[in-house]
Amino acid sequence: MTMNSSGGRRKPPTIHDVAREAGVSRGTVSRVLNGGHYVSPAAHEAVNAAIRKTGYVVNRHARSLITGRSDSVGFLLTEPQERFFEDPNFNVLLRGCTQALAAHDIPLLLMLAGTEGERRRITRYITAGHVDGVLLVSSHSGDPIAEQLRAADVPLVACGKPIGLGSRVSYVAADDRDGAREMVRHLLSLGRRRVGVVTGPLDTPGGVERLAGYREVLAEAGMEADERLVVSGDYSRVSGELGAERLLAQAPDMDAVFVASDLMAQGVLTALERAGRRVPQDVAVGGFDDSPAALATRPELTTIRQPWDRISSEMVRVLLAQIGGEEAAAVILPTELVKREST
Amino acid sequence: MTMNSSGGRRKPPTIHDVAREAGVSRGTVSRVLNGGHYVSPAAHEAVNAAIRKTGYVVNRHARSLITGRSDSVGFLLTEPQERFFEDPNFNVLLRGCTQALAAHDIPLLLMLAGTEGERRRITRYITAGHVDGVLLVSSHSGDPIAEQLRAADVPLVACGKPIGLGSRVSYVAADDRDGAREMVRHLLSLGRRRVGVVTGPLDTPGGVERLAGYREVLAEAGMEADERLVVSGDYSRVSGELGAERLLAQAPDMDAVFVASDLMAQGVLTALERAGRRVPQDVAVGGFDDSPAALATRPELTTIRQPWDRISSEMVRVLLAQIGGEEAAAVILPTELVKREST
DNA sequence: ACACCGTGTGTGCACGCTCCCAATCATCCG
DNA sequence: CGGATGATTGGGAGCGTGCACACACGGTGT
Repeated sequence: MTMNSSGGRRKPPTIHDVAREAGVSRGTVSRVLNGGHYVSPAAHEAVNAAIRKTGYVVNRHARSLITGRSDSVGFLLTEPQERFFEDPNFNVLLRGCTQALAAHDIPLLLMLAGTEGERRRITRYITAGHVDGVLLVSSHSGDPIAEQLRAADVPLVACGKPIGLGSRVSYVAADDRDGAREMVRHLLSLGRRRVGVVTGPLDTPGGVERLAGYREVLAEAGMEADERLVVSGDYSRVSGELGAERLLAQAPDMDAVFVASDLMAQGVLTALERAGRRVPQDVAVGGFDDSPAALATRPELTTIRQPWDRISSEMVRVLLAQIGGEEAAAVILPTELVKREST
Repeated sequence: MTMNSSGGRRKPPTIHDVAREAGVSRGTVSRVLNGGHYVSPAAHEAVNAAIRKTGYVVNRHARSLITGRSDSVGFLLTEPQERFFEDPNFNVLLRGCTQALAAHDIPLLLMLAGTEGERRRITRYITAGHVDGVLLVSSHSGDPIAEQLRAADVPLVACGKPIGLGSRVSYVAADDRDGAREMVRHLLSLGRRRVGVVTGPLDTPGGVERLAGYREVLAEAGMEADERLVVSGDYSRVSGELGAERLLAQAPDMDAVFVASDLMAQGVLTALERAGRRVPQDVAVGGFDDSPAALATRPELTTIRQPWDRISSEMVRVLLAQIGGEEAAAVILPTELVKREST
């Protein structure tokens, strides 16, 4: 590991230097670098020794220039800023993706497409081939950028099922519907009979599917649908607060609420406390996500855990496969009920 | 904007295609791309038209190969994972940096150096020149990676004053000490006389400086130091909870606490509630950060706002200046007291 | 008339790498 | 033993760009 330790920045060693040091040709070094096929053990050894000695690191720009690949992927966020801040899931997802990519030595480029101008700039950047593929986080439907990328044949994996795009886009999602079903079944199993719901935005898959799961279970239990028990939020804390107030006004006899996100559930708890309802005695509250917020509430929140670690690793796996030429694919992962104090 | 709209991926246009289309040489196109000096208005116009017509986008790999720059920067996180999740400041910082860089058309590469192996891999990646500079988020002292990068002459800007590295490293920080002073003065102005503190880790600048500010103000007010009023946390919620319990045990007459982060303040509120102390009537609580957590608590938290948007834009500004050849610099930005319900 | 300047333009070269093809050599088959 | 096969190696070509240089041109000063 004799590095170039004298101060200052001098030119880094090239494949040429390694070849000279090892007494072989550039071609042989390149072959060692790319899998080592058709290289004699002796040459292989010599090249590796030379790499260690010179401290050589491949110049990715030169490589990309010839291969046409960039060996990097973009992590694209088209959400409005606020969600990015408030939603702890993004953190977990971002970290998971970064790590999964790091295992393949692929850097992650973070891209935020908030405004229209940024959207255009980023589309241009991506379609110019500066990244090999895109991990897309954009739950809202009709996202124009996804459509453009798909049209440009850019390998793409969405987090959550994209509504709106009829065409084949890969995605990885938790089983929202089944998670909702499990939570509502749990609430019913506690003897609750007037179960309300605060949904997510109904132009997001999470919003639609979790509501569907709620309705299914109630129907299966033979309970008739009561629209006074259904309100919509936007996943934000305050919208949970407002939603709970509306529910209490419309259906004062409510004895449980299924809230489609932990953050909204925080708001629901606030509103219930203000209204003098005890949780879980008077009203049981179930969240969704198992975000850190679920532990920050009092009482701690019963919730549905989404397997974010697996979601991120699957997103990366599917994306890399697609970059490698495979077809688009959909992956749906199971959720898990986490019982705490609020039910 | 006649793009290559037929499906499938074909070779993107090169500078050569643009030159042919515009009826000029590659050199002229290159000059237009890089500032447009020494180019006649007619040629300038023709080139721009040709760029629009062909949908040309510069190939950054080819450019990087010749210039030696990568036109990208790394955002390096050496914190252990947990902090990354829990601390909402990272989000704001990350977003701010990404946007500030986007204004210069510079992509941000997210790098997580949690384990020793990752640390080595990333150091290698960076020192190989794959990024032009690094935005470093690592409050703990004695971070070996910072030392290595500095030794390799990699442009570097830290978030928060790095302790430990004696050498000149650029950094941008909020005025921790002054913010702490302001909060403690505020608590004293409310008539509180037994003011406790839950510090951050004392190997971080935030931990040290905020404690120093606390001590200074108490000394200036002529109050004698009482070590029973001082405990340390690690910025996590639970450490705030434990810290408050210790304070209550050591100094039951405490009538105010300055907590060095909002997250820990959340824990402090939990512990105070459990102990039957009313906030702010019995004990006033002041946080630090003005993170979203400050609004999630009941009562809402009085806190010190750190100017994260300015911190991130300054970090980018200083880094780009340094990449451009300027000297290392330190920037300290003022904080602001945000009064809410907890004091 | 000459040299000189600054502006504007075209062209060869190099950046570091992968790919491809030809050359070499040992081995094997008929 | 001739030729075919396969493993291994070397080296040329070229990826798309910026840079250095040479050159053309019109105007200015001598």
